[in-house]
Amino acid sequence: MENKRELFQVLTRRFGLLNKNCCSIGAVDISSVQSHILYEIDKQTSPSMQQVAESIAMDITTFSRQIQTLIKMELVKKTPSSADKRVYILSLTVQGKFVATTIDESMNAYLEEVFSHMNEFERETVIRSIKLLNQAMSKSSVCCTPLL
Amino acid sequence: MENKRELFQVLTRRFGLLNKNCCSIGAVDISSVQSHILYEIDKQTSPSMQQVAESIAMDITTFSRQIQTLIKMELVKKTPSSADKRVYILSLTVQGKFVATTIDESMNAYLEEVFSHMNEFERETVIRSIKLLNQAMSKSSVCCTPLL
DNA sequence: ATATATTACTTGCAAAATGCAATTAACTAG
DNA sequence: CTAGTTAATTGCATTTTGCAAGTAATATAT
Repeated sequence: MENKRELFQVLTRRFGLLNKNCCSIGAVDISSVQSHILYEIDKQTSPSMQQVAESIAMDITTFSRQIQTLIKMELVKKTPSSADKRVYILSLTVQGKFVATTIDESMNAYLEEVFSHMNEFERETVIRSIKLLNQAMSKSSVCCTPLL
Repeated sequence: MENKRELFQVLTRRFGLLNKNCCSIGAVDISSVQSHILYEIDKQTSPSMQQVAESIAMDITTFSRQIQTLIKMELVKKTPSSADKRVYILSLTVQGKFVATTIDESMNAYLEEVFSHMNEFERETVIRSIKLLNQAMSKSSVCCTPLL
């Protein structure tokens, strides 16, 4: 029986580091958190502030301020919802979309490079395993219930 | 070809969240970063400040201050090295060891719970996959070179 | 319909975390 | 012995964080 935590600790630390490193696109300097926010806005369809904040398990007040920053950077747009005047719909600006896409591409490029150190069989096994893990985690009751 | 980044994004976010949640042991309140520090000190043998800071890819000045905090909390001890008087050897106090062990146990308990949603074959496949991934990442040239 | 409670989001702090530049002390090399 | 490194600390100044409190809009109850 190996120490599972050790395996995960190393894996996630590496991935977190990657997230940190690859977030400077030209003149635009993006923090790791901001990259996560851009990612989620891009992924969801017309999300409200709450929705995005919740999906990355971030305090709403901190989130609100991060959004203000991203708006100043002209990466994010906040549109008042017509259905409910309390809520704001978040979306990426053209530049924001560009930044998000660029980050996504370099992340995937990195991952491709990582996977290039494996053979085809290993590649498929690993991908399937990560999916399995994600499924198992979402079934779990212990943690992460507010997440995703 | 699926989006690999998506899979990893979800996985690591969940794991990061877990790290955040499970870091309050009784009266002691530990931040996620501090938990990483305790983990590394526990894992390495008589490490210096530099060594630990580097292994978690943390700025040495921030690290220095975190260590000061952890010493005030009586979780970490700093012993001057006899070989080189510039360096300090880090170690856990009894209480620090206890906290580190408790965190480790609850992380592993959580992971056991996650793995309980799989059958034996899946479990082994997933574990092997994570190992493969870690190996591949350490071989990679793109990122994470300072790490581990 | 109108008073009450909820909800979505924003601000006011005050604490914590971060990182660059500069400093101190100790070691190493010429 | 002097000059150059290295390990670690401190001085800022900025950024991030999160609780408490506030505002405005919607939902619920009487």
